[in-house]
Amino acid sequence: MESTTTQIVESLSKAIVDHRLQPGAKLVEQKLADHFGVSRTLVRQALYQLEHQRLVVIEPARGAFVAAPSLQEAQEVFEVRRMLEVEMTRQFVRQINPGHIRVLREHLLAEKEAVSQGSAMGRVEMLGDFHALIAKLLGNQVLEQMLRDLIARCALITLMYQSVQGAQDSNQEHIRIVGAMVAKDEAMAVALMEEHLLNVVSNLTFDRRPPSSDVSTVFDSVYPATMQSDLPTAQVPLRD
Amino acid sequence: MESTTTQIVESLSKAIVDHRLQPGAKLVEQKLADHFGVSRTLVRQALYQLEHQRLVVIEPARGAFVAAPSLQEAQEVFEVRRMLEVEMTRQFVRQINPGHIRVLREHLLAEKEAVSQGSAMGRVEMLGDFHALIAKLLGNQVLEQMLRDLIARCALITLMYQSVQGAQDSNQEHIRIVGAMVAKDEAMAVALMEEHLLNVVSNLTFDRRPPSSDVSTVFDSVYPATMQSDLPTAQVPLRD
DNA sequence: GTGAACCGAAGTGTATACAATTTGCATACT
DNA sequence: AGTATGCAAATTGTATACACTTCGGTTCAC
Repeated sequence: MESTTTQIVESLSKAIVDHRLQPGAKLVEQKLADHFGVSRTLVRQALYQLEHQRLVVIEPARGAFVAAPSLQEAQEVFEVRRMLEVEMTRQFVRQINPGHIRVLREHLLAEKEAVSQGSAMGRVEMLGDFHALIAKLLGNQVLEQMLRDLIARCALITLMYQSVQGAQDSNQEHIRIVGAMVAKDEAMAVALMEEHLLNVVSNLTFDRRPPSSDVSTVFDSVYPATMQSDLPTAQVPLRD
Repeated sequence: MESTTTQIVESLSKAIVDHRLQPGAKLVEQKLADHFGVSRTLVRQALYQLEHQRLVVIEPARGAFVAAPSLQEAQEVFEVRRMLEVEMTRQFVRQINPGHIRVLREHLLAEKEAVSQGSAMGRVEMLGDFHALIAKLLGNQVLEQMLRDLIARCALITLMYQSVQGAQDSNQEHIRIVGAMVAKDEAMAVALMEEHLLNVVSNLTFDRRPPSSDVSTVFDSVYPATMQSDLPTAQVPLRD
């Protein structure tokens, strides 16, 4: 069973990562409560959880805002990912097995599909999942959870400081990484993963777009697909 | 300014990490509220934050309990630390400067001091701070925060699956690591750090002690120092 | 006209009230 | 005896009430 608070967290989380709620947007408790049909109590719980995930910033007595990480913070987050994933890749290559290879190849196919014809949101999710999938295959749940949190932050960051290159590039790089893994070429896999992450971070820029969030209109579309493609940020191809 | 909730979080956090609250102990909201002289509202906020830090586990409609991580989870946490810290050490050696060296040496002295004559709690904190300090000196706040969270989990774990070797060993290993860093011997520093962390995890055992927590008596000593040394877990030397 | 002081509305912080759930124990049944 | 059933106490889940802070605009003094 899924607690009400968790549902709210995920709904907000998705809206933030998808950029339906712009960085810096104010999140008024009562408005969210009305929208979700619950009391402020649950909304507050959700907001505090999101703050801990760094998707929301809470300023005492002033309210909650969608996080707007600085470029510095963005670089730090990617640096941490690099540290984790370089070692993760190394470990993974050492214990890769046919089952892993099959799962990875399946994912690459789904990724290609999502990149070529899915929504921007689907692309971001799919490209992020590639990294989390490796953690999962390694069998380390702590690592997986931690990486997922970092990836969610990265999605927000990537959309703020959007890179110019597209999702196809990332997919291609993922394919090469898996290639090196399958060949059990540890050094190559590690190098490719490192390069991949450096590529992403080096493409971050200050190119922001103006915020224009209205909580009351962000959530209540009946057709999620429409909701995404209607929004301007949804057309930006993303790297991850 | 420090919010009331934050104070409660830190108080509980300390009590858990110090093992004044045993793993598995139930945390009844009203009792904690009475103790801190606040309403359940704030206690609940604190408990949810602690759950996110994995120091507390919340079972829906059943309540909050001090986390009792499995040995498996313990190993996973240390593995993540190894991944992060190996790369962190590598980066750090590449950009070490005289200021860093001075700060590190100062810390080693304080560590030695704490190990030889401080309380167990002081030792654990000091030994953990060594690792967080390197992250801080690297200038990566995201890494520092993440490592601090992991270290807090490790403190809980270490006290559950206590290692037989003492804090002196860790201090000695820290000293050797700094030595390699100062010599800018990247490979050596990395190897020593990796060995250090492996040492800790390899000493984890299933040797638990029985829980016996009474929330009403855990917090309200006027003299914190007395509180620590009176408790059985306080005499165990720890590695970190 | 500029700026400071001062409202009032809006919003957050905390406590409390009440509903829903769990749990332990007593009781009844097989 | 052992297991099922049901009730009451304890505890958690959620909503609401109210106090306190912030913010925007208006007025007033200069």
